[in-house]
Amino acid sequence: MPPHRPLPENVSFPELEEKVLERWRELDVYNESLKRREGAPPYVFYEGPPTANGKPGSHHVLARVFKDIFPRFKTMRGFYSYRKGGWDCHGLPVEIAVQQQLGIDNKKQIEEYGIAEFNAKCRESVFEYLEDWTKLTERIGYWVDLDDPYRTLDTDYIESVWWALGQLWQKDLLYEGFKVVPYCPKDGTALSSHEVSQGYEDVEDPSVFVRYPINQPHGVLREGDELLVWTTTPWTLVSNAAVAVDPELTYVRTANGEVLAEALVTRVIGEEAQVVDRFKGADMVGAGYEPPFPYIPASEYGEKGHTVLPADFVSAEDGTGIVHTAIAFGEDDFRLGAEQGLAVINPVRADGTYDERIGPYEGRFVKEADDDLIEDLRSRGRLFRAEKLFHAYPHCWRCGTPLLYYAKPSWYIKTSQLRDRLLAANESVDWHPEHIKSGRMGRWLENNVDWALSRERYWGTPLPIWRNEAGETVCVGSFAELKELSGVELDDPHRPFVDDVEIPSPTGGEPLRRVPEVIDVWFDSGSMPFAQWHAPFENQEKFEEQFPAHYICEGIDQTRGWFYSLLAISTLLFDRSSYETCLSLGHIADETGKKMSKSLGNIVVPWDVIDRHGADAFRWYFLATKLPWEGYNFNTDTVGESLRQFLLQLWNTYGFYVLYANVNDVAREDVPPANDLDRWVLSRLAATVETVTDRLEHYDATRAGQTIQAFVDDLSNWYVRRSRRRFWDGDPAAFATLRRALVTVTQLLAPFTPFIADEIYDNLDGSEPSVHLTDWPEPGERDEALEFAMATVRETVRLGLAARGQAKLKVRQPLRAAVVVASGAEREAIERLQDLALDELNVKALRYVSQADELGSYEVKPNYRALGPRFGKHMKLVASAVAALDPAHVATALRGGTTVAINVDGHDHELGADDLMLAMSPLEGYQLEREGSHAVALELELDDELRREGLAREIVHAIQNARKSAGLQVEDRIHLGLGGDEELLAAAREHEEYVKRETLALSAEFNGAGAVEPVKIEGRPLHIVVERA
RNA sequence: GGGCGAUUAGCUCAGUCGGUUAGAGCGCUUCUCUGAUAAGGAAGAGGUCGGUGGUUCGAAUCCACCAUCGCCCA
Repeated sequence: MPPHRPLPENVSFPELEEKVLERWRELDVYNESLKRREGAPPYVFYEGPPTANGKPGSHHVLARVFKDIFPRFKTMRGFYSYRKGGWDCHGLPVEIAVQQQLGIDNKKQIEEYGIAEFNAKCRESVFEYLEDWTKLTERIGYWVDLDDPYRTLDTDYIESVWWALGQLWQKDLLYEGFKVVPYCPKDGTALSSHEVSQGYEDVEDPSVFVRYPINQPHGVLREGDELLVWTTTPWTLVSNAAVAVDPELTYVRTANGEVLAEALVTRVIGEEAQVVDRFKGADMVGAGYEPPFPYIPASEYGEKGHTVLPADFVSAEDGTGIVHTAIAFGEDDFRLGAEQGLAVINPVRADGTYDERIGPYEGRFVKEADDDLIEDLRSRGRLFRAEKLFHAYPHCWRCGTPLLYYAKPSWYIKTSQLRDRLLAANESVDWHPEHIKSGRMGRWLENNVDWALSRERYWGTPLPIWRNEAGETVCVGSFAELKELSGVELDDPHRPFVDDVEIPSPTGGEPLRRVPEVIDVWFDSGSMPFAQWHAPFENQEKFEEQFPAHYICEGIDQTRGWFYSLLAISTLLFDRSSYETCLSLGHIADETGKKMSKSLGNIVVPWDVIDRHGADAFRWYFLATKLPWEGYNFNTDTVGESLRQFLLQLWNTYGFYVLYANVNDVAREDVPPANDLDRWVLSRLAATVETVTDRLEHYDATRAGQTIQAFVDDLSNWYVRRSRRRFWDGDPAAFATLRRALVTVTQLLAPFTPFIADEIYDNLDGSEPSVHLTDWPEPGERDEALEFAMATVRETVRLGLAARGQAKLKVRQPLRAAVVVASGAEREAIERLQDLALDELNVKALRYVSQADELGSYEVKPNYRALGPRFGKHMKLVASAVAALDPAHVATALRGGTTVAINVDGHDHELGADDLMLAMSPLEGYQLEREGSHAVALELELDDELRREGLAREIVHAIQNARKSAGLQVEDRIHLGLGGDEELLAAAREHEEYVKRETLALSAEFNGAGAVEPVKIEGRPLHIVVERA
């Protein structure tokens, strides 16, 4: 039996991967890898839960691949890394999917359908594509426990979330306030921002400028002044509460007493405006005015009702620089009201009509009252000007009704109170890329506003707050507490069942009923560090052991999603971040940079890539071709490219080993390196292990991968290429060295491309059942002198081949000598590895010259990096002084270890070896290739001996081609017959041993083989007959 | 409208946190090597490093503004 399984003729990675998967299943490798690390220090990863109500796409593959690699790496490094899967189950997207399925589109219809039935549909819908997810997850080799995942809809999970909310309640961090939301008066529901962005339409709206006469002078404002105020929503003027100005902005008074921002005078009033006074906005603050409509008196709003207030949102871009503020109808307005202590007064009913407080307008739909309100203003002399304005305004995406912005009661978490703690927690996170910390996340946290927690929806974790009209309120922190308070034990804490639970009033009043809201789904998923274990009700130790996470990874869009909710909840509860390192991924686009979308038809379906190129190719593309946070422009072919460039090259090197190891029946034994090439490749291997380990420790898969790729390239295109003969001859040291290199590469590669790595490992080593059960390799000894020597000699070869190319002389034609310009360490290096250079360049000898003038001349250049900081402004003078030096003199001086003097600006300076750089300059009349101070020239004269040797090599080349077309195996021996041109035959006779050895010929006849079609060598015919011996 | 990020060869991407000839792979042209390889090697064409200013002895790199694209938020 051969030592290794022979490789298939044409490898199919997708098929191979399926076989490896089969083996993993049989051996239960993932669980085995955990079992072997029991008791080891934990490495904690948190899975950001996807929602399984749609098919997974390529962006999910991207995230899952990056989630996978580091826990695999850390497991091999000796850590215990349990990865619990998770599913996000609640939320509006699920509800909308079900609504579409049921053909209904508003809340009223949901309630008619029945909340219990509706939520039951949601529960089904949320796992509709679970099987697709599970299949893809397994197929791409993402190791995560999907047998026992956390699910945000589970009773235990919800109880942990309730616990967290109870904690917040006890810390007084949970409160009910108002929130201004886009609201559809027809459907009677608030819309999410996602829905709003779907419904922008260009419409014509009124644009009115209104006079607000000052009636309580203050600061610079006096009786007779009129503030000019602009609005596009006249219907909100009836509940004007105050006006806002920018305290820093300059305002003016015109001759007519009109007051507005200086920058807008011309646009609002015109060229004829006469400015009589200038002042800052701050000087206007505190003055009182007469509101445009009399229905709601200033006192209702509080002390500052109908006065001028300072604000930071006032713009001098449009309007008048004085902003009408109606607390209930705008985000900025509402915030200003909260800051200044103004009461929220909303005289508009839920159906969009005015209530009784607006006298004559009661019952009118607000938007339709605009024209009458404008006329009303005009008739009282309060209108300055009315125009029409085209702009984009949001409409309800379902019914087309213009949306109103309304202040509605809503539950909040006081995150803004802990802003400093959030920033401190953020500071402790190791972000990748770095700029997220102070950029996207940092800026977001600095502007933190309270977390709007509640949603007026159905499918979600119910907000566990019970209260009655008397204001008695409890926040229930566990099911046991609920039972204790209400006597009810819930099977399912979802709506509507939880809505039926009543808690008797502690004072004998009305029973407490639950508030109707459910909570934001981000609070669900952000609670997973404890809720996934049902902590603190059980598994408290498990939670503590698995908190915080060492590593999390998601798309960059999660900055304000999961990254934030995890950070916020753990800061609120534990005053620390729940993750140490966070890798944020960019988005994927097609190869032209366009977003992938169904309508463009440019979506890359994961299964297409996997079926065509395999999961490892997909993984390698994502992990190792570029830095992940800027996103990927790709299509299926792009993935194929990375396959060819790396995996196929590795596979062929491995195939080469197996082929000759089997031919020579090579034992799997360790043999010490036998020559410099062996020692070199092992040193390069050690360097590779060092770098890859370091990069992976720093969550830099890209450079780790590229380092492996560079090594495999060296291995294939230098080590193997230069060692071929030793493999043909069965040299045990060569096999042992290559095998060690390949096996170590499979270990380095295991976290990247787990399938191919395991396949190769299994066939070459197999001392463990899987490469994923091995310990991460130790670097081993480096020989940096040898690495330098090899780099130098490869440079010599490159230069020599370039010179051959210039001379149009084939490598097959031997030459007498190459002349190498090199000195010191370079020369020693080349001498040490001279045989490699002779063979690669096909020359009989290397001749060294160390003096530049023998082959070329030197040029001296300043080392700017060293001299720049020293000379600063004088750098230009230094450069010309250096240029004026005699290069030969400098070369001698620097070789001798002495310095060179220059004079700059009348001062003498000494320059040493680090300050100057010597380079070869081209010299006419020589076939010479140069790089820095290193150059190679060729002796081009040929004699008959060399020419015949060249012919012999041509003949060998022709015979090899004949072997191949005769379908012989590489190890087959032959009987060779040659005929044809006499000069060719003479060359073959002269080099008979060489020809026989190279072509594995046991016998050779050079007396004619005329029956076959001749090949031409330099125009001469050669007949070749090969017969298997 | 605000915040964050990106823009480098025909394409996909590097560029060591300011150093003087800006690199790699793919693709293209010419040549070459082969007992593993859809391989490998050499040469060539292809760049005003998105634009404009600025800082500096020196800018792809730092700053400002602008343009385009992406993401997040309004």
